[in-house]
Amino acid sequence: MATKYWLMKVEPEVYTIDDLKRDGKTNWEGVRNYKARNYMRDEMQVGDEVLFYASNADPSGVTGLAKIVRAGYPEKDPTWSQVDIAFVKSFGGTVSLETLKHTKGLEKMGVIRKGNRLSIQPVAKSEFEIVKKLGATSQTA
DNA sequence: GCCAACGTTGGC
DNA sequence: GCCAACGTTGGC
Repeated sequence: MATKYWLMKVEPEVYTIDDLKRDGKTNWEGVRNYKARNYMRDEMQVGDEVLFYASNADPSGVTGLAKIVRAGYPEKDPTWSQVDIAFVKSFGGTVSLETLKHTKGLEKMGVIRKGNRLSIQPVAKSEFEIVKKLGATSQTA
């Protein structure tokens, strides 16, 4: 199956890319939204790549990359699903929401649409590549 | 099955 | 802390 690309949001008070770097990997649980649950349960596959997004941050934006290392499996409450993700890379900075909004090729990204609260969103391959490149740049900046 | 009320998210 | 957006709940 072709690799898919995702964006996963979390508030820095809860978890950061540095926490993931320290832990190596983590189980992504506690998502209480049906759409997001369905993505995890039905569509995420091992090897899929993830943009790690810090919400309610200063500034909010993508702070690094992760990948799926375990596909969807039930939480203790089997209504809900979780996946395991592993650390890939920290940008060492943030590709801010502001930057995303002004970058060509990202106009359709769900995350930049005002009011989009979905904590897990599919990302197009082209969008993923663009953000990855921006992240590599921000590292040296 | 509609829809108003309510709660939560998240940018600012 | 404010408030707009939007998902969820519950009365009918």
